Amino acid sequence: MIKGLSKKEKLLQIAARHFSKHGYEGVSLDAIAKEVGITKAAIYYHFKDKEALYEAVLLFRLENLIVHIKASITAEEPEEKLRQYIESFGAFLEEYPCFAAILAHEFADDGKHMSEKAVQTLAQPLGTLTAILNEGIDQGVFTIQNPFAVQLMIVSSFVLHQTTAGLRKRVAHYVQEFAVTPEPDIKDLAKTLATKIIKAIRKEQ
Amino acid sequence: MIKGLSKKEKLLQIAARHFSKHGYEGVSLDAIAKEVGITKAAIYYHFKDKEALYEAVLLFRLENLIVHIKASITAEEPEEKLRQYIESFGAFLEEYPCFAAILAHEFADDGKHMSEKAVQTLAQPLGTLTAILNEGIDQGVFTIQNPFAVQLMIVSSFVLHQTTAGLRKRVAHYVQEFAVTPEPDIKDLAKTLATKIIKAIRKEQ
DNA sequence: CTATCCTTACCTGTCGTTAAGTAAGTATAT
DNA sequence: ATATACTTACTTAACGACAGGTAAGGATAG
Repeated sequence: MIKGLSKKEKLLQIAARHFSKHGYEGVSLDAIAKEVGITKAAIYYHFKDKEALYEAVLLFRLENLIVHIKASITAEEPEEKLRQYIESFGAFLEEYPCFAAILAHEFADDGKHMSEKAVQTLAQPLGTLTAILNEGIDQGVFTIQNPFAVQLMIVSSFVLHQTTAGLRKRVAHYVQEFAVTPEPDIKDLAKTLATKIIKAIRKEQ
Repeated sequence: MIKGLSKKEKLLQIAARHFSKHGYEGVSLDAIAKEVGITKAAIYYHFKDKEALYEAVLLFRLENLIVHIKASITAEEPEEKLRQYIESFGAFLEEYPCFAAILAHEFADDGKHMSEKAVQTLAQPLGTLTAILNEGIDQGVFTIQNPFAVQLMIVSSFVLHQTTAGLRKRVAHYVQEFAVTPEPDIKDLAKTLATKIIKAIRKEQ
């Protein structure tokens, strides 16, 4: 406890990085243990099995996310709420890039490794977004045929932006037009996304 | 050759499904071979190794995609071109849902398993989209600070829509508002996406 | 006879998981 | 104060299952 982190906290942190880089199935407990500086069996002292370790990593960040988003939404009008939601979501993923990659892997295989509790926890921030969109529709400031498509645009853009930096760089090498445009950081992206999405769904009087 | 598919074609098709469900690392050649009805060693007769099999699967669909998109874009004006691009991209992913999932996995781990040639091939349809956006900007019909964000919205929304059907259903169980809205199929999504994105980037006179 | 297309049998390495053991620390009883 | 009992936080060593990969040989068709 004199050091900043206990072994268990260090384990969780390093595990998060491994899961983010290789996905659930691609991660080896040997590799994690080696980096933490313990043996693989020691992981089984702290967690029941690989699944339990993974769930701890996932739930930890998901719960952080809920708190972070709730604290960021202070406005009254749906339009401003939506802007705050988008920007706080972006800021969170910037702070924890590992979490974005874990979500990306989870989305890619349809939540295969998510426990029911993890799904339930993920549902909370998504529910908040849905509520904002519905509120806007009810108040007549948004027109959305399909709130779900709007959600997908927001969440998927952020998550994949955070994970595909290297790939985009490789692709850019073969696309002349790409090279001209500078890569936006996630805060620029959040601003652009918020502006574009609000413009797209705003009901004109 | 009397049957519709040669063993090699069947192998490619089943491999595609396996890679789409489990990602590169999660796939076992034994499992693929078993389903094809051959032994694992037979795979090594057709392909040098696991990587080569994977690349064949990926390149095959990527080349399909290029042809499909090129054939779909017939309009002259950037706005209509963009609509055609979005809708043909959506239609292609609907026809080959495995491909969407493979892309999703590849995006999640930053193209780790993509060869240089695969990256180059992926660059083509993305280049087409970039060109459409740039053309619109040049002609003064689009205002986009950041074409890249628009690309990300289109591609990521489609890909993750195709892969996360099961997860969305599970999440919906915990979000009351979700249940009300019916799930759009990908063609609805493509239409919504095209309309919203064009509205978002259209320059008003 | 020969090339194509496969099978059998096997190797090596790594995976998640477990059993068993241990050094160090804490709590309690005397 | 000290012996005893128990917990915490690991290690060592091994398990069976399965991974990707290969060498050698057999079947089949032209």
